[in-house]
Amino acid sequence: MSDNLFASYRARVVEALARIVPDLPAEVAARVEVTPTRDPAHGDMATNAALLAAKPARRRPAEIAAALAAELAGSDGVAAAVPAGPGFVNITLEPATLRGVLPAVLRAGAGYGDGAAGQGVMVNVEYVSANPTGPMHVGHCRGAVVGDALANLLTKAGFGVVKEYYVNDAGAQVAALAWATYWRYLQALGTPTGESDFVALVPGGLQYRGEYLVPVGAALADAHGASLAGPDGRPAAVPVWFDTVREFALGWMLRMIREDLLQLGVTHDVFTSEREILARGAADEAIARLDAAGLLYEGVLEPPKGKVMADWEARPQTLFRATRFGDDVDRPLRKSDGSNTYFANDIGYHGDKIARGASVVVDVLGADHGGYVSRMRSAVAAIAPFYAPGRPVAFEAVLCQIVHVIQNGQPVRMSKRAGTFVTLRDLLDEVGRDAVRFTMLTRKPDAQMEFDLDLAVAQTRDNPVFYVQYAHARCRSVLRAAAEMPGLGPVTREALAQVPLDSLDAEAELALLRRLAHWPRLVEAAALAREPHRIAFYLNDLAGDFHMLWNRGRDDATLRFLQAGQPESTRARLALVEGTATVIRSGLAVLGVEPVEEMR
RNA sequence: GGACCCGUAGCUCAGCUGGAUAGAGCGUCGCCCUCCGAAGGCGAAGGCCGAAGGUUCGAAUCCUUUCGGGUCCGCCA
Repeated sequence: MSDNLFASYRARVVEALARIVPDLPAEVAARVEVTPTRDPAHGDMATNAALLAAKPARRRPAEIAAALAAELAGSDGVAAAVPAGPGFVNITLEPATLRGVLPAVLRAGAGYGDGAAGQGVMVNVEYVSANPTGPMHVGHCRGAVVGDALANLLTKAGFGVVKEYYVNDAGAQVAALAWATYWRYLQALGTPTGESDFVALVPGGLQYRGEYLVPVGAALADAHGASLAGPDGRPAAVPVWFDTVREFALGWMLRMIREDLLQLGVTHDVFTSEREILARGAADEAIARLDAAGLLYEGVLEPPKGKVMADWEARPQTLFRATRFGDDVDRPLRKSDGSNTYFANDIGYHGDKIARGASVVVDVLGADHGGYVSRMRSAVAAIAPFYAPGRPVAFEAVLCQIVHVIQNGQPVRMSKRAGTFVTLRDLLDEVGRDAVRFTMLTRKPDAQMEFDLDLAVAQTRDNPVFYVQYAHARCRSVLRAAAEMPGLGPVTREALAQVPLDSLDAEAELALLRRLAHWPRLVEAAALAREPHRIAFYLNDLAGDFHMLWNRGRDDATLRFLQAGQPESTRARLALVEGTATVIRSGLAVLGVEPVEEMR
């Protein structure tokens, strides 16, 4: 958009290049970049255009760079354009051009940086999707935050986004939940039942013995009395109670999860139930279509090597030819008893997402699902033509690696079985939503991370949450003080957007303006790379620029924002402060973190 | 046996999809408060980007091989 200084100068570069190399292939022109320079000595932006054009034009890069520099030097708002290095052209902007971003920021407000890069393409982002069998723990938290921030980021970049939660309410896990809840129910009725009474009965063993089901059992007893139990409070026949207990427990777990998510500030547009998807026949339909396309066969899989499988025996299963779509083995769709595998159901579900309009299907998954990605990608490639004829559909996975929680320099031991795992609620109580969210987003998702509880609440420089919020609070502090100053006039965003800015010429001020100019470009790049953590790093840098400028004012009184008796330059600086605060708020909004007014 | 992710400063991590002299915080050392918030800032030291080949104008980034760490590989979801 026109707010994006780099995009508009890129357009000029491409135009100028076309005059120098008239028959430049379009695919080469498409690779032209205009990027911020790393070294201020290289000016404000640099382009690789001459390097790219050299080969097809059969001319030396330096020669094209010189010609390009000459073209650009006369361009509006450009102070200098010089060839450099192996064939770059470095562009130095007029200070007035940099100052021009400020009114753009102030007029657009939170919308500054909103882009059209997404072109309205429909993206379905599925995240969290924790089994509805217990409270959320820290393991779920990273995916929740990453997915939520990614969805916000994509929206900001102009994609059409659906945030989705897939409720796995159909499998054996949920049956186990029902049994465990029933056990707690009988205990609530006063029946002396130990674990041993249930371990043998429950499919997969008594998996969910955590305390969190005690109130569920009690509530069930309140709602249904003894009507679900047999004589003397002994277990009744399964059909008597099973459906009732399962629904009750599922509803309870889902409410609990949604409350946890709400505490974390995570919301979804759509909750999709696996059972409803199955009842609608989605999996069967997908299987039938794959079959009709000749992509299924009955076969026998090799046993996995390097893994001990004592009870392995070869048996024929219905297999999907995933290898035709790049997977390394074909994948089973049916268990030996003929029922669908989870994968088969998931194919049906992904078909449903595509049928609902998604052209990009993003699954935010835990690292333990890494082996699942290639098979799902092949499945989507196989079924997309059925659900979206003629429309390209991409499957993407964002894998979130494990989070180790650290306290007092020691790893916090977690065991789900022992019930000592750290719940999401514990974490939020300990460090707060903003710190959890920001900290989780200061690493790229596919790197393992250590979450240091002490650092997340520290009020120091090395805690990026604090550092960024402190910068915002300082901005607000200056603006509050300005509102009390006589003779300044209104200092609202709207008023400051009109203010003359010529007095902004200190190096630290220009550095801050450059940073603000990067924001739209950064949003676009982060969205296209599906990397919300880049927003967090940008904010850290922006806060750094602001803190530096602030401290310059400590050393040199003429650089302070508020100058008594000089309303004009003071207003210009307030515009810069307000612009900084605006972009910080905008970035924090993507991350789902609250800006703070003051930190006393 | 195979697939995917990660190896970058003593530590925790960035590096904008191939660009110029590889960056930040912590830690270490030295500076800056009669002054809009010092809960900050400035400076110094610290690196052959796990290793070896390759691709090209140019590689931490792409390819191959290899060594470490993690995750996974039919009837869990």
